[in-house]
Amino acid sequence: MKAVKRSASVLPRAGKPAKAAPSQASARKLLDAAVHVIRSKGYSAARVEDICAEAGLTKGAFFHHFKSKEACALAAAAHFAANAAELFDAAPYSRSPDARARVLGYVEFRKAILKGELPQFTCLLGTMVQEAYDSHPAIRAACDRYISEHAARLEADIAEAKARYAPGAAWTPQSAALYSQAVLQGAFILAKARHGPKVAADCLDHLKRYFETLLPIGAAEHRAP
Amino acid sequence: MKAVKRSASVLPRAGKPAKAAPSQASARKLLDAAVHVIRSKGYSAARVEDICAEAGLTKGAFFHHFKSKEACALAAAAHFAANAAELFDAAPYSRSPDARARVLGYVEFRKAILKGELPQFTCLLGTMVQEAYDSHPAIRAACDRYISEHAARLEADIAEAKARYAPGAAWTPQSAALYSQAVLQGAFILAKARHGPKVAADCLDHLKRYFETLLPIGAAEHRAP
DNA sequence: GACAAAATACCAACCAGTTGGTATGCAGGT
DNA sequence: ACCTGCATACCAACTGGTTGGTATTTTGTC
Repeated sequence: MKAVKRSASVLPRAGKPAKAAPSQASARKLLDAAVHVIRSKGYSAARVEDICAEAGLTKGAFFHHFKSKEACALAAAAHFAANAAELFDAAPYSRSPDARARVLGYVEFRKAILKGELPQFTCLLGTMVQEAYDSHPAIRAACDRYISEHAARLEADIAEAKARYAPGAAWTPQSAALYSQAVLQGAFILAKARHGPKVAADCLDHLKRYFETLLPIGAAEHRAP
Repeated sequence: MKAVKRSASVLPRAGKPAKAAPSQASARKLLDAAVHVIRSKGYSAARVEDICAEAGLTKGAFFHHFKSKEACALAAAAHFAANAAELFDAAPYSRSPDARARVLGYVEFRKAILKGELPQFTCLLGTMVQEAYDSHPAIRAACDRYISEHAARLEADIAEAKARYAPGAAWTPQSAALYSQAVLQGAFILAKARHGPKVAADCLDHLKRYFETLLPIGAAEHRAP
């Protein structure tokens, strides 16, 4: 209920002025709430009152921070992408010295985080772009950008691994990176249809097997001496 | 199904009365319109009036044929699935005697039909289930069912091809069939984000390459019945 | 007091669904 | 053929709850 008092907003950082801090806390609450609600019901079915309720705030606060529902969705997309980047940067696989291990580790990691309820691991960007690509160009562009940025990080590892393990192969690192994103997005759709993450995990097993054949470890591998 | 009610009461025998059975024509118009509008904007953003306008009919006609917007979406899902089944049955690849050729032909065919505007080749079921899986259980169940039915058709070919070309492999035909659906659904999402079908075609190239390695043509294949 | 954050109250547009009515076709009786 | 009764097909106008957005006020902080 609304009984949640804003006790914490009074002390963002003890003592110091910190003028923007309380607002930041509420803005973040609203963004987290928007991510969750939109992941659950999609963009157009997500009412701003749903987001406010989830954040424990009112519409007054919402429109103080965002000039419209669409602006909130755009900010939520950026927020989601930033959180994801942080998560994958911090994951142990990303510190492996071998690029091939990082690529396979990425797929394994994505499989490992398929836990909890569906809105907790599905992709906000894929969910939004599916219904907004035609009617909300700004949302489409934002989703495109953040998905492509995420794919680009993976593409770098794929390119490095390809140079070592499959230098002459016909496929491009870019298309392979995008392909892995397609598998993920599609796996989420199947998981939603089946109401559980098991199908998605099976799909990621296939994706991992594919990467293993794209980057054969025993073959004509051009190793450094 | 939905539209089997009228056959006994209005038009027992297929005859010439052009004015006698406009119901079927209008119902089909509404279903086609619903498929198109929902593919373009998603389920909740698709207004009943949008569907009526697209069909050239009024809301009176709409609620005469469907008791609610959700009922229309369910009927549209069935309509879409039936149309798809017909399309793939009629496709030339499906008459190849070799199961492996049918599997690869399926992927090629799906790539070949990536033409025209996005709402013309994307999947109604994936679009709807993404936003309705939690709030509309009946829609989720229908999408699950039709996707699974489509996958099952492919699974049969995959199983036959596996028995001949990769009998001992660890993967199951079912998971491979679902995986191909995930790739397709994800490819559609990327195509929407990028506003064009090219990414999707690239993804299907990867999927085809994967199936070629799953079903190696030169290896230890002999299982003539 | 000045300023920002958040709450309350409110509105106008929107939209799923309803209502009442018209037009058409079909059967069966006369 | 002609009426009557009845069902289907469709339409135009309406309704009432919903919802994005606004206007105003209150609260807390420097």
